[in-house]
Amino acid sequence: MADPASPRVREIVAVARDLLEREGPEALTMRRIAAALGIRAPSLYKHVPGKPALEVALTVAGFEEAAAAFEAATAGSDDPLPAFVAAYRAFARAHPHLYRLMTDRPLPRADLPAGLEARTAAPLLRATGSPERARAAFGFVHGMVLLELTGRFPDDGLTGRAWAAGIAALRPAPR
Amino acid sequence: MADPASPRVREIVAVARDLLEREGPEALTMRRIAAALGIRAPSLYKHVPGKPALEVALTVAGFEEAAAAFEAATAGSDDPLPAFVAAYRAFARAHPHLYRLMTDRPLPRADLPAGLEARTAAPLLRATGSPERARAAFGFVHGMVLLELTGRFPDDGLTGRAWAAGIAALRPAPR
DNA sequence: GACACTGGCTAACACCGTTAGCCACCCTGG
DNA sequence: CCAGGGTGGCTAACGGTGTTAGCCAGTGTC
Repeated sequence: MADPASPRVREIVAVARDLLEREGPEALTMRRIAAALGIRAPSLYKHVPGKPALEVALTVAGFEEAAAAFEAATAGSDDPLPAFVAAYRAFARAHPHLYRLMTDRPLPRADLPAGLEARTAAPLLRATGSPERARAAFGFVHGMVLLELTGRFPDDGLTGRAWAAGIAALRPAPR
Repeated sequence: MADPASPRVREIVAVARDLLEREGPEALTMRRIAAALGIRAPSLYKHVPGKPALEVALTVAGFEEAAAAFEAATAGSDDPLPAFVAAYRAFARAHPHLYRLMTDRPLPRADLPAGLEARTAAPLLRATGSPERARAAFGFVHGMVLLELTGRFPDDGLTGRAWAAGIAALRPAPR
């Protein structure tokens, strides 16, 4: 990215995100992005090195928003796990395509702002009390969210109870 | 699919699976499949309606193998959850690209053999004792597997303990 | 022996990400 | 005031994708 903070670059990223969130990953096309800006696809390369870099930019934005949401949801709570899970689920449902872009592929750690990954993970670490329980809970919420997004669960009322059961099982032993 | 059991169709599906498992999803190309068979891509359409149908065939094969593995792993055990989880994780690690193809998208339920979905789910249902715990455990194993496949966890020794913690938390109350 | 079916083929289309090369505009330095 | 260079567009093109149309050789059947 020539200059990730340049106005035109931020404009491009904004359009890309809009396209992704509204129409899904198959709409996230260099030609579609360019068209939405009134230019042609090759001109994008004057601002952005390529599509992967654009996806990284969207991923970074997503993690920053998610981290903020998780922090806000768990701040000051003395039973933070349910609050964290609710915020996590809400984020994924509000931005399903972005969520999948963020998690589909290996994390582009080299291009992430320093500390962002740890900052995103911190609320869950605090909410579970131990790193291995945090990973187990991370697996649980990630898997549940994806199973919901891919329509894997029947639409009876049971899925809400499954969330509750997982939270209860993974909550740190009370006092 | 003209006739899913026709020898040529089964040959095509076998080649497709080989390509997917050995070289990943970007190698799963009509032209690559055809080349591996010594023909040209358009000729595939004499046997198969299109790429999506081929992916469905791979998905069905995957679920049949997974169901058999889960049944074998949990049969007759009186503590089946750890056995199920081990079999699930082993399947995903043995066939990562196939596993992702099977779970990335909505289940093509209309094209699944009758009862296959239920058969795949049954061992976990038995291992957890209740439908909502089964869904929670499904979320846990699915999420953990994907986080491992996408390299989300640091490569310290902690991930094994996270699996154990999740299993312990989700196991039905002992006798 | 005529006929149809089977399963190959080439050519082509619309789309994808990306590169090369061109050019109009504008800002700056002399 | 004008020259030079950078900025940010453009068209044309390449190799890749899934897919369709249309052709044709071989084979098996009545």
